Amino acid sequence: MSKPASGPLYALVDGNNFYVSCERVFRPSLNNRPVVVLSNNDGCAIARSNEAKALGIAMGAPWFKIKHMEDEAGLVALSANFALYGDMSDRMMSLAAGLGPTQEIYSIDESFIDLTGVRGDLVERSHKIRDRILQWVGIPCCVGIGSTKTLAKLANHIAKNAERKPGSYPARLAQVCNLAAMTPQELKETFAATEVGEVWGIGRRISKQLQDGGIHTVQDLIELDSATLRRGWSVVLERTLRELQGTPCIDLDHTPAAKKEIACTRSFGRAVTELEPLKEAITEFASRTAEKLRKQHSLASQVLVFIRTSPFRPDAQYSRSLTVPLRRPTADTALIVHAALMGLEAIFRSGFKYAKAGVMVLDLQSDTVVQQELDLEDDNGADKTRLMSALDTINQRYGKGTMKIASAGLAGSRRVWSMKQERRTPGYTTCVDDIPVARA
DNA sequence: TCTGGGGTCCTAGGACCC
DNA sequence: TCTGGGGTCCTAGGACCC
Repeated sequence: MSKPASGPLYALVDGNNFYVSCERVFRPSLNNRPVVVLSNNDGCAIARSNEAKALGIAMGAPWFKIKHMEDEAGLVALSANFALYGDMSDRMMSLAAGLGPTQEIYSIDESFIDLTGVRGDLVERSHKIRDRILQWVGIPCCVGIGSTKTLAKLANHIAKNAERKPGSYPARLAQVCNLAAMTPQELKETFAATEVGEVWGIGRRISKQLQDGGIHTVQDLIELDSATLRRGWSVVLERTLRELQGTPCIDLDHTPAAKKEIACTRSFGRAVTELEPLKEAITEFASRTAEKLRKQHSLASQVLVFIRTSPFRPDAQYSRSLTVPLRRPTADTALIVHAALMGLEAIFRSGFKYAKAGVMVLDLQSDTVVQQELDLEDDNGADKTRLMSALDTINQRYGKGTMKIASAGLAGSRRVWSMKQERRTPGYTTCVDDIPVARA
């Protein structure tokens, strides 16, 4: 029964319809109803309940195109509450970690667990962890197991579909699917029942190209040789194929590396035409990137700023970015804001309806590599660092934006560019005022 | 009226160098 | 008439992920 695992083995634990499931924990009345969570600006659907999927709502569907289902089908839409989801994620991850010795948190709702050498019945063990997460946190999960990360991802997809669409796969694969325990024949049948586009790393574009070439299922793909894929596509797809064939090419990464670039970009609540409000927005975005930069203890050498019109509108289009080099690597809000504003002035053209803007910091390095300060007229580096950490402390304690750079605009003045969020739920676990109260 | 945000990696092509 | 080859670096753009 419990035959010892030979070779590497990975599990992927993934929350079902994660953002929707988080909302349902605090509003059980949303159970069994079509629910979507909307992106920033209430732009499009970024999470869908099974019932919403059954209505044919696609991932990323624009809200204004599906809004009619509110009345027609009882669809409920909520603005994203990322602080809540982050907190629920932490709770789920700490329980998922119990599945094996090491964990890689891959995204807000997914983590890989290294099961190599773990003894016992892995399917039974996975069901236990799954049940515990459901009971203690309230989030339903599925677990996929395979000898590579790509196979574990695929197994997870199968576990989800076996549960959601009865008949798509054998019912025993629902919730937990272990590809590594299948016979070659079972494996072949399972792969033949799975579309090639479901594979991790094969998106819409490559999926279409493969289908046009007669490759429809995972089984079709697996039978190809890697040289063909490398010639026709790239080394990335070749690696995916080798992973599907059971050769691990992607290792578990349990110590996430520092980010190589950090961005803050937003679509506006409505079109912006003037330079002044753009300056406010860019000041705010640049301040946020500087903050994130300090949080991961990095310094940036370049600042990229961009502005663009909406590609969805018939208006005149304009899209430009500019990379501004910094005199030396820094995480100083004032310097990064200054560089971003210089960039903005250079690329701004009047006469356009701007829909989106953003700031990125690039070419990052660790702040432990101390830069020797040679300029005599600017020798207050240590004071600046203390000023920045004071700024971060104040904003952390009293709330985002309590203290900021003057060009960000006063909080009281109406900011024409700020985003829409009309359907936001309370911060049940992240804001004291919103903690649910139990009544007898 | 209304179409997200934040990342990573790879490739192709041009500039430049010897 | 004939007009190299190879390496590196940079950038823009594409594709993917959640």
